[in-house]
Amino acid sequence: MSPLNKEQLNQIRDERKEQIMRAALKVFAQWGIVGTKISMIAAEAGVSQGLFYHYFKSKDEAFIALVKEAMEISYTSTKSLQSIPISPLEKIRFLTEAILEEESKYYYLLIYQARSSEGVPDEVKELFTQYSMKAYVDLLMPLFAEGQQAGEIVAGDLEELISSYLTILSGVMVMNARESSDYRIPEVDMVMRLVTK
Amino acid sequence: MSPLNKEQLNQIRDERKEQIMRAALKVFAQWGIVGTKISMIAAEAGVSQGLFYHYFKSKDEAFIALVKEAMEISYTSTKSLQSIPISPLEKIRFLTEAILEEESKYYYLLIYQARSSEGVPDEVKELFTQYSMKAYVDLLMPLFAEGQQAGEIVAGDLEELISSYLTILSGVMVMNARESSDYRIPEVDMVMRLVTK
Amino acid sequence: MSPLNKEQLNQIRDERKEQIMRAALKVFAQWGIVGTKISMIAAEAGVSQGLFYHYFKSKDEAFIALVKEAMEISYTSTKSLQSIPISPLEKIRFLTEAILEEESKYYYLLIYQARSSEGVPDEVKELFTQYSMKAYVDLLMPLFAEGQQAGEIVAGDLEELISSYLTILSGVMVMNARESSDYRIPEVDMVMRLVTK
Amino acid sequence: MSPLNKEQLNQIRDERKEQIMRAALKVFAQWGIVGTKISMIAAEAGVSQGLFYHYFKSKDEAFIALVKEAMEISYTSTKSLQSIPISPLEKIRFLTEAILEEESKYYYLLIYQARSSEGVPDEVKELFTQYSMKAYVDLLMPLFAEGQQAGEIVAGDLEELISSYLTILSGVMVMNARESSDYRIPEVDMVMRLVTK
DNA sequence: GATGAATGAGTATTCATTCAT
DNA sequence: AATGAATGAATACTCATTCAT
Repeated sequence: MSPLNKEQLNQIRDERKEQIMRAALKVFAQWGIVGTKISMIAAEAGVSQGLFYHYFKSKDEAFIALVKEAMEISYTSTKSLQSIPISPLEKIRFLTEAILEEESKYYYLLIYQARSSEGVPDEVKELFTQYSMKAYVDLLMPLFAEGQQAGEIVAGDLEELISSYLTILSGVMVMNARESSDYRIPEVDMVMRLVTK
Repeated sequence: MSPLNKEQLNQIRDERKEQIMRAALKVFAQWGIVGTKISMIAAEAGVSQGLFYHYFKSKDEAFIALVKEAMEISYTSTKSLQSIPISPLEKIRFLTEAILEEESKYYYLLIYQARSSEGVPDEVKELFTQYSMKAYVDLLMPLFAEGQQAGEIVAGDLEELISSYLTILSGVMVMNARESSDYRIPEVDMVMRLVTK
Repeated sequence: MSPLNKEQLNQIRDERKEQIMRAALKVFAQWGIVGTKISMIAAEAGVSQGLFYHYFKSKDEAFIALVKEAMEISYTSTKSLQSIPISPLEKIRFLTEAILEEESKYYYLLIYQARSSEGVPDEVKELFTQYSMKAYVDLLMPLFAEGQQAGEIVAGDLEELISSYLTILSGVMVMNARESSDYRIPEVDMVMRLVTK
Repeated sequence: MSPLNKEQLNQIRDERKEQIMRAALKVFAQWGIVGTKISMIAAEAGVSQGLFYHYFKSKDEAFIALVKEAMEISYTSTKSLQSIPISPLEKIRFLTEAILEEESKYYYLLIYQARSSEGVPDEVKELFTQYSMKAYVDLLMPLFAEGQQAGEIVAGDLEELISSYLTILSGVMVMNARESSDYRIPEVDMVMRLVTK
């Protein structure tokens, strides 16, 4: 009797959830978890407040899901970088470009919000153990080491270099992420001077 | 008539207001205006919530006062840099060091919060007209131009260079400002590579 | 989409708003705007405090809406009196009865509260320009003049007579409006002696 | 050693207390007990908030003292009326004039506030047992009865007549008591028509 | 699945009262 | 006696979450 079969229902479910998550990402990224009201997410997604609770148990749950997604994507894409057959320096430039890309700004801002706000659910804090700065440094260490050996990357302590480099890039993305930001995303060439001779 | 004379009262008032402002700066910087509860400021300052309202009309008023202070200080100190009798490059290094200094982190975070949060009083938004990125760029322009002519600063569009440089420094301070931050403040030498040949 | 259609929702909204307004009228009239706590209105209406804010932006807004209503009703009903085909004196008696009627007491008390309390929103004060004592006097002037010519109304300055008469009636209603009032509503015959020969 | 002797101190005490009571009367009368803030009384009296508490234990105490004073004065003056050697009707006219006198308005308003507001201390409510409407009616009963017998006062139930008359006069004073009132105090002659043939 | 009315716990702010000086 | 800083309880208002439809 039902006019929609199970598959179709599932598809609606998935689409709606996705739609709400995109809205939530945007709002969380800009306002932080404390500053975000469910009404904002609902308005951004164009649905009712009630529907939000059909798909998420709570504000926290949605936030956690988004942070998890953001971390996984950024970690995986950094990781997958390794296998591309280009020189270390080119890989680093590639990564830099990827990070500075306009689309990723909400993700970086969200991760920043998650990492630094204190009104954040414990479950999110646990994610940081897994996706810590150190994890990223470890991921990039071979790349930078190789570049150093090739004489393309500046000499010096690599952990310090890499974590500073990541901090700077994250900082730029955060500064730039709000609408009508006065701040400016630097050119890739400029950023590359940080790590090259 | 009064059991305490005017001077004594003024001193108490000034000290207390200062004490509350320091607490408010710390809390606002870390939690943003929406995330900050008056109870947090009161607890941080070690006074009652009521006393907060003895000295500030509202949360917004305190926020505005702090942002104004922060902007004035950062602008004035940048300006005063000019008159020190050292080379342009040394001035820029000096400025870089000053910005990256641990103590100023709350101010930078606060300015960032003010500039980018959207739940911010209109009066704060007006401050941005006065202390815009462009104002800072204009302030630093002669310095960088001189450095460029001396062959110490990289060639290229100066507005772009300066605003990128400021964005990066601001970003670093913001990333670093939270307690227990995973992020790392880069060495001054590293940052200087951004602008030097 | 909606599980309740627009009409049903509108009906619920209207009923609920009406229910809250009736409660608010009663409480405001007795306690004044400063003495009225939202919790009193909510309790009187049998709803939660939150729901009050679903229907009214603030205590002031509800107060304003009620005063507006009260003034419009009293003005319109006074005006509509004119067209009834009875003698001037009978009209005045009719009006007197209408004012002294038990049901209207909350409205009179509310208008008094609004007119005389000082902690009243500006918007309410503006209403007084429109519904001033003079406006009522002007409305009743022809009636009393006719009665005077017919020799049924005492001689003398009509503006003075009418405004005194209205003041007295308002005063009586105000004195009587509280629960368990010791004061007594005079008989219509007694009041009529004020204006008749 | 003290520059002021005991008597002088007592005098200062009394004057200050009086000064604060006059201010309190004015403010309580206009704003009611809930609407009155200690800061208002202090400002009106031109003293500090702290000093208020030197002379009164609490807001309630001051309110009670004022209401007691107002009731005693109005009761006593009504009573003392009896002994003046004039005709009953003249006495009533005299009383009417006394009540409608501008100076007494704050007292009437205060009594009204006390009688009708519900946020009033229990001690005040007890005063009403003593100074009830009935007490006043009893006080005036002989006067009106005599006038009735002399054919100067309208016939009919005296309790009803007197309490209505008092209600009307109180009402007028209350309506008129606020600053910038639109209401009008009727002429004595007009009011007298209420009770005379 | 979808809506928006309804709730109540939490937060900003006010104000009676106390207290050190 | 006099002041005004300081406190904390009370109150207006907001917002995450639930629920009837």
